[in-house]
Order: sequence, then C-alpha cells, then structure tokens
Amino acid sequence: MNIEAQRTQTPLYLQVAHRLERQIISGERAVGSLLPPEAELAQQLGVSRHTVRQAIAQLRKKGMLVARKGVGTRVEAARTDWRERFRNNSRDDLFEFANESEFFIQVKDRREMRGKLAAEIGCRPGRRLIYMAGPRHFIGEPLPFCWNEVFLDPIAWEVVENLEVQRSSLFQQIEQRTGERIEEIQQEIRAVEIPAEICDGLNRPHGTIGLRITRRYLAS
Amino acid sequence: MNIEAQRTQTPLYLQVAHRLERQIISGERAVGSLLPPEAELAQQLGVSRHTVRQAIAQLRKKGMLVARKGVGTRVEAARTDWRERFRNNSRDDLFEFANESEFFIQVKDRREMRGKLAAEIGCRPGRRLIYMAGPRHFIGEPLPFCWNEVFLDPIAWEVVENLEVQRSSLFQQIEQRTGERIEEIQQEIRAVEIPAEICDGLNRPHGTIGLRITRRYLAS
DNA sequence: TCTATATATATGTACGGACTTATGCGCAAT
DNA sequence: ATTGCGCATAAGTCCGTACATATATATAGA
Repeated sequence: MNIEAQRTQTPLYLQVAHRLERQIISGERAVGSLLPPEAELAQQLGVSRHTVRQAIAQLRKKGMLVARKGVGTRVEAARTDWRERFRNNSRDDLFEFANESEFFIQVKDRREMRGKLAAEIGCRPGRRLIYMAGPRHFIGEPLPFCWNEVFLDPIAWEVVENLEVQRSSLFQQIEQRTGERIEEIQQEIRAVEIPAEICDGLNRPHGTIGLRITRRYLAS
Repeated sequence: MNIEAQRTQTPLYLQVAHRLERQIISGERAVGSLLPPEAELAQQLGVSRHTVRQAIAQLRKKGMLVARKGVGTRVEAARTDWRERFRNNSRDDLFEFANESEFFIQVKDRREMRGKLAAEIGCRPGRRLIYMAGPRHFIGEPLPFCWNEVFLDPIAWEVVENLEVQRSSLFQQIEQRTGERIEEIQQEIRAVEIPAEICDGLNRPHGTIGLRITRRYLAS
C-alpha cells in the first residue's frame, strides 16, 4: 500500500477503500466492469485478503460495488446519491458527510426557547440558546441541498462567534474546543412540506416537499 | 451453537445474530445493558470471535447494537424503526422485511399501461399487466403503514390468482414458482403528498405527507 | 484533594489458513 | 442443437493468532 513511514492514522482497509473509490470516481475503474479477484487485489496492494474484503464491504455499503459469488465484484455506480448518505447512522459517517459540504451561516443570534419549539428541542421553556441558520451546499455546487438550523448551548459561543462558513463538522469542532464529548446522536426523518420562507432561502418553488431531518447531539 | 445435525442451511454468524436479536426483542437482554465481551460470547456459543463479530455487525447495521472501543457493546434498541428498514438495500433484507408484514389485496385486475404510468413503470404503452393494490400492515397491528401497489407480468398470474393476503415476499414466491430469477432491484425514495383516495384507504386525513418508495424487480 | 500515570479490559485492525458454495464455461453425450 | 457433467474460479464462511487503540479504573505522587 506504499504508506509513507509509519503513519498509522487511517486504518489500512479505509486507505484501500478510498483508493478504490478514487479510481471509480475518476473512471479508472469503469462502471459495469469487474474488479480483480480479491486474492489478486490483495497481492497487488500488498495487504491481506481480509483487508481487501473490509474495504470492499465499505463501498458495498455505499452502493458503489456489488459482489456475486462465483462471478466477481462489479462497479455499480461512480457516486452515491446524497440521499443515501443519511442511511449511515454511524457517528463517523455523519462527520464525514459534514466534511463534504459547507454550511453558510446567514443568521446567528440568541433566542429564548418557548412553547412548541422548546418541547421539540427538549429543553425547559425560557432557556436561551444560540441559533444559527443557513443553506448547506456540497463543495463546489452552487445550489443548496439543505436548509440547516442549529440550536446550541451558550457554552459553545466562543467556538461559533466569528464563524461565517462552516466546512467541517461543527460538533466535532465543539468537542475539541470545549472538551465535551458527544455521547449520543438521535436522528429522525420525516417527510414535510417545506415552509415558504425556507423555500425562498433554498431557491425552490413554494410547496416543495422535502425531508425534515432532526438530530440531537447529546453530551454526557 | 447446538445445531441439529449438519444443517448447513443458514450461515453460523446469522444464526448467532438471530439468536441475539431474539434475546433482545424478548427483553432477555435489556436495552441499555452491555453484551458480554466478544471473546466470552464466542466461548459461550462455541464459535470463533470472528463469527461473533460478524453477527454483531449485522445487528449494528440495524441499529440494535452500538459498540465502543474499550467499553463494550450496548443494546441500543429492541426493535428497529420500520422507516429505518428501507435503508437496507440488500436483497435478503427486503425479503425479511416483507416477512414481517401482511399485504391485504383489495384490488386485483389487469390494466393496460399507457402514458405517464407506462413511462414510470418502464414498459411499452399498451402492454397489459396484472395490477394489485391494498394496505400493508405489520403483523398484529390494525393500522396500515403503507399503501402497496403492484404491477406484474402476466406470466405470474397463476401465482397470485387465488391470493387474498400475502404474508411472505411476493417476489420470492414468484421466483420459486416461475423459475425466473430476480437479478436486480432498483429502489427510489421520494417525499410526496399522499393522494386523497389513498389517504382514505389508509385511514389518514387528506393532505398527509408520506414517503413514496418505488421498486423495480428486474429478471434476467 | 487533585492530578498524573500505570494497568486491565474491551473493541478494532490485520494477518494467516482452510473449506464451502454459487457461477460460468467448456466438453462430451444424447 | 440441446442437455448434462465436470472443472476452474470467485466470493462467502469460519477458524486461529497477534497486536493496536480507546476507555475506565485503580494507584501513586504533588
């Protein structure tokens, strides 16, 4: 695998997975073509077959590869539909997803939680939280795919104070800066009609139907 | 693992996974509790740690277990939200899903495909297909969670001719009866406003928002 | 008391081997 | 031409081992 020095940072099977992914995205491995057999691939890369299988499993989860016993492993798609990404519920997958998109913060203030909103957030009414909102784009794409609203404990104010564009995962950064460890992430997906004012922010016609994804990041 | 005789039918790691799943569903392993360490579990069941890890990976994919390095593997949920089930795109997962619900066939006739519908189905206009529709319930639950519409090649008429309630996967049965092997399943998920007449069939108010899931089962 | 440091423990990663099962293909027999 | 059979090939399953790394707890030092 030609690893420079002993940089143990990234697991070997992920290095293999990313390498295969790049080859697929670049077209070096064409959609519809078969990968070399696992054993051969392992030998080429100088890793064990087990490691190759772990790497292939990653890309199968994303839908980029399909394997058939006795035949081989076929390249199925060069990229995964972003909607599919919400299927991954592992903590690291969410962070990786955040790293591929940008959050443009258009609104940033403190708001008092009350009534239905307080109930939905799950905090006591009257509590003041940081509120941020704006569109989220995939890096390089002009059209936003998501309207992002964030409610945040005031403890993290210094982290977001001077923030205008957020490229990596906000909560990963907060973890590092405050020492608070996020123990649990709850996620809920519902289908809703997008509110008119958000349609404006997203440049979509009124009445558009979308997915509403609510996540709660719980510290200890 | 106490396998009777040499019934090789189901892979060992799936037997372990199902066993753990049953224990979790029954409450024998409480939500929030930790599983025994993988090594111990392997010894108890008389299998290798690798096999235990494969089994745990299955249940992690379903969201029933979460593992943390240095801590252990915790029971996260006793059942998976059915909406989560659509995330699994493997063929067997879809069939398993079908086995947990019932399809009450209220409409069954032959229809000529034309215009937009023919385009959506992906067949030539004028072709006559079997059409079936009805609500889908989880076994034992009175309220349907889904309105199911099926368009089927007339070749399979004998399979569905006398069918009123479908408990297992329809397409698995068709595979067995006709010998046609389903090679590919395409799935698309969109958020839509549910048509008024279907809302009536589902006992939900008009204007309800839902997920529209389209699947195409392609034979060779 | 509080803070480092060691240690035990659990999952994660990576290697090796062996056997099983499904698939496709060529070849022979009908 | 079609059917049946055997064989090579590929992924799937299962076992064993070893070490890495994250976590919690206990321990020693300030």
